[in-house]
Amino acid sequence: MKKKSLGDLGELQRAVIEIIWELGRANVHEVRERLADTKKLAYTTVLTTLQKLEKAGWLTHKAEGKSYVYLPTGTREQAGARSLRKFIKHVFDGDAMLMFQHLIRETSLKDDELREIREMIDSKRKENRK
Amino acid sequence: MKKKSLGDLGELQRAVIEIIWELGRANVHEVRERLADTKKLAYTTVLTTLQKLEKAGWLTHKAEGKSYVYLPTGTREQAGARSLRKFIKHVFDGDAMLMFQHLIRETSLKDDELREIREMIDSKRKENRK
DNA sequence: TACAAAGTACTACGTATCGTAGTAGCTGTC
DNA sequence: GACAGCTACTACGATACGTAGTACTTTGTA
Repeated sequence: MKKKSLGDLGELQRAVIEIIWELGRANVHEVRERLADTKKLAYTTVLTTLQKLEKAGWLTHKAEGKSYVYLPTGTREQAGARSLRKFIKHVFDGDAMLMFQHLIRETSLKDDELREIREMIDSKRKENRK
Repeated sequence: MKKKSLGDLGELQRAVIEIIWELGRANVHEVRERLADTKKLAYTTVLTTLQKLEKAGWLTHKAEGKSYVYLPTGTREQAGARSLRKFIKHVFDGDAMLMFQHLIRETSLKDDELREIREMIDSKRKENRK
């Protein structure tokens, strides 16, 4: 079962996985409370969502006390990276350079940010060389 | 009606819009022929797909001769940029710098590519300054 | 020990969208 | 006036999402 990328998740599912990543671990109630700011959902709605995310491979659960605690199967970083790869593949035809061009041209980055990116590049180059 | 981003389109719809971008303009037959390499589809299937894309804002048509010619409403570039913005927003929480980090760290770019990016950055900085 | 509370599993339903395509209707040509 | 080529409209199965109810299980407590 191929894993979807982050952007493919629905609104609620994305919100929920984000909460899990943020908290590191959470049970249904905790997730539900976090969501409560924006929407009041039935306990079972949140549960079902967690279960769907688990089925889709984003989460696991383990028993703890009398209920389940849900844990992410990967880090937010990893998910981001996976999404990024898929995104580049589909939108930029696999060409990362093309993406850089776009990024640099079209995002309005400040000078110090640009400098920072330059530094990232330099250290990457150094690393490549050794 | 908010426009979807490229990555949200289904397989066929994406293939079709790509063809339209590539050709600049095309009627049903031309699209159908292009697709024929991979899948043989009914004429009406292709037509319907075009119509759906039009309804979603990706295409327009105009009468030409006795049939319609479909034209993209925007460039592939624009669509890419829009997708990119949305992607950054959702996956990297709007933080383009974060995205750069990922990109640089996780895509295996060769030294000359890195150098090229550096140059893009430099010229962007220069441009910013004036 | 038997019940109540809490929690989970299973099922369902409305809505939306995809891919796929058939059929009906219009228009121009021989 | 019949036929060929096109488009418009409609449909249908599959899938996924959000949402939630109901049924079943477990466990603490009276």
